[in-house]
Amino acid sequence: MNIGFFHDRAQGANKRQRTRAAMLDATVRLVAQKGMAALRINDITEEAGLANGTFYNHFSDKDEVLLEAALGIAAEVSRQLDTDMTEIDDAPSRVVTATRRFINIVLAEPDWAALLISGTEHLPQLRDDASQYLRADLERGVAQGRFEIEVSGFLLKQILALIQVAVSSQLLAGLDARQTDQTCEAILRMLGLTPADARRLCASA
Amino acid sequence: MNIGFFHDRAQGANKRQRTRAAMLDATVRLVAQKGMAALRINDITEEAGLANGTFYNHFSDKDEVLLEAALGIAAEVSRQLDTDMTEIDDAPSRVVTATRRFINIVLAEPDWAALLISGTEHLPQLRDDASQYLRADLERGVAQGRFEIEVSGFLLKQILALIQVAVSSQLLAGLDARQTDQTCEAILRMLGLTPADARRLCASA
Amino acid sequence: MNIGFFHDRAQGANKRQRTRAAMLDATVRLVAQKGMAALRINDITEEAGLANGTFYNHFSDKDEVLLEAALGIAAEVSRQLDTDMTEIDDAPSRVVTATRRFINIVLAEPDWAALLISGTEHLPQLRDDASQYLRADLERGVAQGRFEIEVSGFLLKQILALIQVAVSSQLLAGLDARQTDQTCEAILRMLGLTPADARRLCASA
Amino acid sequence: MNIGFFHDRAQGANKRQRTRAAMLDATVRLVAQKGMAALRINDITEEAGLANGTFYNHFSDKDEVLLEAALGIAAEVSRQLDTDMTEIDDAPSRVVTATRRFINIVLAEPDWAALLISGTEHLPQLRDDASQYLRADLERGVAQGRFEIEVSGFLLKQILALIQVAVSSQLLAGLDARQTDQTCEAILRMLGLTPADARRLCASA
DNA sequence: GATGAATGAGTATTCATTCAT
DNA sequence: AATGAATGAATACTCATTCAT
Repeated sequence: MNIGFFHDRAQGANKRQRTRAAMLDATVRLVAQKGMAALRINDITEEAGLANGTFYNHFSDKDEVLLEAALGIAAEVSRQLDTDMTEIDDAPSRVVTATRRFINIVLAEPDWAALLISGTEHLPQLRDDASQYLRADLERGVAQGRFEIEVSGFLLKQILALIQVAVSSQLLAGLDARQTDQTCEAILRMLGLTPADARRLCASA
Repeated sequence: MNIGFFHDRAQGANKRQRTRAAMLDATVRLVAQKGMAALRINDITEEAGLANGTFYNHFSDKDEVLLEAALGIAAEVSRQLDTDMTEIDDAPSRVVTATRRFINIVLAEPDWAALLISGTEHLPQLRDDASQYLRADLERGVAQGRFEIEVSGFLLKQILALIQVAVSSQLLAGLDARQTDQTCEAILRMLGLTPADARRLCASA
Repeated sequence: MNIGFFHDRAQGANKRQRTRAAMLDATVRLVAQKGMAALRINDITEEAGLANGTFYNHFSDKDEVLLEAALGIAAEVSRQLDTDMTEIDDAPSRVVTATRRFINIVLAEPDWAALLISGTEHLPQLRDDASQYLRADLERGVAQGRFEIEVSGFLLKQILALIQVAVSSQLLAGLDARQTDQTCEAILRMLGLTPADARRLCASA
Repeated sequence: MNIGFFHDRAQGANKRQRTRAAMLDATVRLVAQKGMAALRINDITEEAGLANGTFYNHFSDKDEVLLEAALGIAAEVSRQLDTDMTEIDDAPSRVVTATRRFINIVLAEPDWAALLISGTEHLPQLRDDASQYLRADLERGVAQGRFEIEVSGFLLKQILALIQVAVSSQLLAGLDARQTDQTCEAILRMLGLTPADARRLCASA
């Protein structure tokens, strides 16, 4: 049970890094299965095929391993999200593209989706990271005269909540492109676009 | 430390009911303070001024007391919410009124807000109850030709998520009527109203 | 394995006090057997015939139970030591009587001797208590013109060290009245009495 | 952090000896700082600037390194103590000189003092070594008709206890020549000298 | 020899639950 | 019904020791 994102990333690294990666991957799997609250240190090491004491050679406590796992996954999602975004200029298109991509990226790795869903409440850092990009696109849309809104932290929370609904819903019930479309439309409507414009911009490939 | 919603409701009832009420109120206060995960049985009885063993004379475990507390609060919120709703016919007005009222009712008792926020993840029943009323109003709006949507469970989740954002945001940062207005507007926009119509219907008294 | 000083003292008290006493007695026995460093919580409860968790219903940690056990024993020793001391006026006789009695009292209960020996390093309070009485007798002897010394904390430490040597030596090798006599003589010599006077005052009954 | 008695002694020796010396010095420093009970293997190697596994290339366990460190220090103290002792014939003078020197030697290196103080309880060997020299001087004093005592193991323990009081007191409160004087006087009084003779022989330079 | 990561037995501590009073 | 002491399984964490590199 050693495969996983951190394992892949630690290929060729020294033993310490590979052991660490095994525990990070185990953490991701376990949080996805049972949630953060039910995460136990012994489960992590067992899932990673290690002795319990090994955990403390690498992390000082549960929070530390959780934070590192979540930030690692978030960074990877962020990396995949950024691809070719510079080519898109139109703010509504940027928002739709980012939203759809984010949803698809995390649902392609359900463990990531589950981890990030669990993490948003406890790890404000995750939310903050995501907010940076989104805020820029919202301001771009205002500047382009496309969004009829005032950019605020509260608005960001609203949009992120809608995205979270899309992810958690599909995580439970399976992939459903219509829900992703509907999420994009809802966001654009919230931002002031007409239902017709929103529909047009969100129509799946 | 015996006052609280359940205590009031048990005025004049027999001793068993009053003891039970004390623990329910204690549960509400403690969940509001520290969250569900940190809730301990001994804390409940101590907060209620009772001996720890008394808990098991009334509840079989933590989930039971939590469920009963949350449903009790939810029923009361629902009761307050219903007042005079029959006089409102216009679907968008119904949605706005219900949303605004709900937010104000729970924020008037921050412990209720905190409990319901904590509870939505773990107690699907809460969500389902709220959905009933909302679904009816959405269908009414479709029938009236005011909403440009398809009513679905997913749409209900989206709207409830926006309401939850409003509640949790104001629970942390203090009451802010503009956030409530903005939430109502966002919901109406999502439902297909124009920004102008949404604005008009949501302007605070 | 419930008999012991604290058990006797808790006769007729409520269950809580009796359980507490059982753990205090267990602590005394275990420290006497293996020393303070080797004391484990589980050993205490096992020796007391209780479940491990019970410890924490009564004490917050090892230090607390140790302190309470040591102070309880010390208070009892002190109580036994005081008997009829008011009848003795002559300072050298007081010192000799107190020294001899102390040694005999604690050696009559070897566990007490062992506990107090172990405790002196870690529990300065024990040493301080003993010092009070001794200091008074030394000052009396100076006032009576019998001791050729200056009373100081350092002098008290010297005398207590000699007493400790007597106790620990007899604890290991068995009772030996000559060592007690020799200790009394050494103390009187240290205080300025001639060897002849010291010998005379210390001759065992 | 490599300097220390064993480091100096291993100058010019092979690497194995120097590595060993680094751990012995680290042990001395750590015991002085925190006591024997709190000594951890990893702390020793870290303090010595080595990898933890290295410890077991040189010592089989904690007791071994402690014993070697203590005996090494004790041998050095003994060496310094012996200088010019052959020139002193008078037994009381020998005892006073040895006592004063011992106290000054160990307090000149507070780590040594702390180590030896910690060690006396657990390492009977240390006590035995010291006893050899002292016993000879006591017997000399008896033969010279200067001491009014019977030489015994118990008497040796008494004298060593007084020396230990002097060392630990000054270790805590700082050097105080009067305490050393007082210790010498107390020992001579114990050995049967008159207070006046004791005073005369112990007056500090 | 030195390294340092891994090991796992040992120990402390918490807390839901039981039950005699 | 209420009490509150006792229970013991669950869990976290430490650290001496081993061993492959």
